[in-house]
Parts: sequence; C-alpha cells; structure tokens
Amino acid sequence: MERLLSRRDYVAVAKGRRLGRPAFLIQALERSAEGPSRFGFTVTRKIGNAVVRNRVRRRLREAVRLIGRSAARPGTDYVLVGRAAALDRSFDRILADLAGALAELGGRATTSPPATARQG
RNA sequence: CCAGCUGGCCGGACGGCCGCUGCGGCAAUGGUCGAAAGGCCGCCGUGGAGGAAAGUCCGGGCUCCAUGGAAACACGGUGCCGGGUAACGCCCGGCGGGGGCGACCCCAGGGAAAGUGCCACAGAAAGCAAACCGCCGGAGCCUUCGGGCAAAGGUAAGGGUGAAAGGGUGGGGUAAGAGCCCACCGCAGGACCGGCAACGGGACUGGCAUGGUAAACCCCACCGGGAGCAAAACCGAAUAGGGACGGCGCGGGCUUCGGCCCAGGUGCGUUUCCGCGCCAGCCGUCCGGGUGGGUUGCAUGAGGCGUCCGGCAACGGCCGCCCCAGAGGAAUGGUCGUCACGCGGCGCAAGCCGCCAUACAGAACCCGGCUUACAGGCCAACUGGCAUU
Repeated sequence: MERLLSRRDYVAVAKGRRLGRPAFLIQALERSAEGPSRFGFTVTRKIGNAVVRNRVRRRLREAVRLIGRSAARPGTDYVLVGRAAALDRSFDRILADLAGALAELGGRATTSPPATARQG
C-alpha cells in the first residue's frame, strides 16, 4: 500500500470528494489516470488518547490493506479520517463500509459493488 | 483466622491465518535493475512498548554557542546531621517535633540578642507593655450620725476581649497586690559526660529576661554560563539564481571601407557637462551558498542477570554469563478460536448461563530520580486482637 506522507498531499485531498461512514470519513482526489492509488490516515485528538488513536488508525489501515488494492481506483489519493466508532464496530462491517465507499467514489469492480456505484 | 502496616513483584496465557519493521543469512529455488559492487522483491532464521513509555518537575551524559583566569555583585535554587551517588531538590541511616495502643506514618526542620516591616477584628492595652470593670486607698465633701459620695496614689489576684495579655500551682506576705519571699514544675545559662555530627544527659547558677511571623523583606552557608537531537556533523539532485575561466560573437544607420553620425547599461573621478574603461548574445568547464532528499548522531550503556564478599541500609567490590525495540504522517499490528482470573444471575451442592473477554496507558537521543494515573492479583516481614496446643 502506498502511503501519503506529506502535508501537501493531505491538504490537496481535503478538497476532493468526501463520504461519511460510521467508522470513518473518506476523502478522494484523482491525481492522474495512471499510477498506484495511495492512502493516508488522519485521527484527531478529539477521538481519544494516543492508545485509542493508534488502534483506530491500525484497524482502518488493516481494512485498506485487505481490500484497498482491488477496490480502489488507480491514480487516486484517499484520506481516511478516523471516527470513534472505528474502535467498536465489527471489523466485517468496517470492511463492507470501505468497499461500498470506494465503489461509490468510482473504484474498480469489487466483489459486492452497490448497484449505483458506476453511475457517477 | 480477622484487622492493620511496610516492602517487593505481576499486570492476561496458548494457538491458527494474514500483515509491518530491525538484524543476520541466501550454501539451496526464483524475479527484476545494474558493467560490477550492490539495490529492490522473495525465501529462511531471529528480535520488536511500559511500570509508569505519561507530566516534562529536578540531576547528568552528549552537541552547538558564548567565555583569558579568579573573585565580587546581581539573579535563581537548595537549607537538621552523617552516609550513598557521576550528580541531584533523589535514596539510606540517624536526630528533633507532631500523630497512632502498636507495627508505623507525617514535617519548607538554618538564623527572630544584625536590621526593617506586619500582627486584621475585638480589646483599656499587641512590645522601652497596658488601669476598662474590679480591688486597695482615702485628701476632701455631705449626713437623718446608720452611713453616702469621692480626688491623688497603689495594684496585673479576679472579670471581660483575643490565636496570643510578659511563667504555672500552692503557701507565706500585704492596705490590696506582685518572684516581693519560699517549695515544686516550667524557662534561661551551664562546668562536665556520651556521640564523627545533628543532638542527648546534666552538677550547679539565675527570680524569669528574649512574644509570634523568615511559605514578609532580609542575614548566613552551599550550588548554578546559555540553548537544546527540530542539538549537531557529513553527502548533496533537478530547476532558478550568483561567481570565475575559455571559445565564438559584440546595437542601429551611412560609407568612396579611411571612417562618420545616433544610441543603451555600468564602474571610477564630486552631481550635470566632460573624460577614461567595461558590458550586452550563445556554448562549454569549474567554484561556492542553499532547498527537497539521504547518511551519521542512534543504542555496549553511570547496561541487565546471577553467585560470593563488605555494609544496619542506600550502595560498593570481585568473578561469570548475556546483548535486550529502533519507527520516522511515525513499525511493534489485524482477525479468529480455546482457556485462566474477575463480575452478575440461578442452585443445598456439583455445576450451569451471561458479560467484559481487563485498569492506567504507546518508546522518539540516552541515563538517574521525583510526581501523577491504574481493574485485578501474588509474596514476605512486622503489629494489634481472637482461638487452639
């Protein structure tokens, strides 16, 4: 998984499309038609102390690792902003949330894409 | 057994599957880039959060900056004594004071006869003490001759105020009182004795002075240069810009090719004028500064574990063994299963069911401390009860 590393990238993606899900908020910005898709993670202090923030980021990162490569659109940068629910929501549901969100943002075909995914 | 007190320790376990990251290896299997060295992937092995990693409150190592040495002044810190330590505001052992039946706990614990300030309210008086009531006293005045009023003066025993009223109790004494005198207690000084010291004991002496506050200024003793790993050192691209050198070139017009005319920027001499010089574009090579980035700093250290020795202890010493996280938008994980512990419910019990499947909390240059947070549990010594032999 390619990571977003610089502040400039995060600021840029913040201007892209965004979708809310219980465990996270996802932002997407098409960088170019080609190249790998990249992911960044943001967990603010509002969520909790360092232990809680680490756990939220790790669960989201694991979700991206499992389905990000197949579901994400090439050449696109994504930023996942963690929410408090990412701590307790079952991992299966987080995976489903992420797959649905990526599809709605115009990703590749996934194992269970929503019907409206390709319309936009 | 119950209650307590002190110290130490742990703070989920095991196993699948899929990942991240450090180190070592690739002799064996593979892919890719490269001339090679080697890199990236892959494979194998192995390591990968805490007792507080936290707060960033002290003390150091290390780095850079400043600084001729020393001292003084200022500022800040520390503050019983002895020891431990690289050092400390930390730790250990004592001393003094306070609390507890006790084990034990708590203390910002130098100096108030160097000086200054403050002591609100209440109260007559709050520091070279003080007469409000009271007590004594009785000049003098009045008198119904019973007595009444009462100045000067004396008095800190009693009342009242206050956190605190200038020793306490008893006796003598006195007009009433008062260390005025006496006894005991307290207090002050103190030869001498014990202790390295803080300090303890104390013959004897003194009629009793020197109120509290230093977390008020202050005085005394000791300590202290500043900033911090985003410190700092090194390597160093593209692009733009700077400098040096070399090569080719060197504004426009006219020309009889000898020159003539008109211009720009810039340097010097003082501005205009004027004089002298340089430059303009392209290409190449080199130099220096700096940004992104990379490497080092960065993990062998006041290091850990163990036996023994010294010491009441903190700790120190000999020897042996071990290498024990190293990220960088920041790895140390995700998920599933089984189980221990715990909590709740049901049950006489064996047990069954349910819940959480654990509190506080995540290394960021590294050590020594302190402080704060913390579900649950284990061990040991000691103390006070109860029971038993």
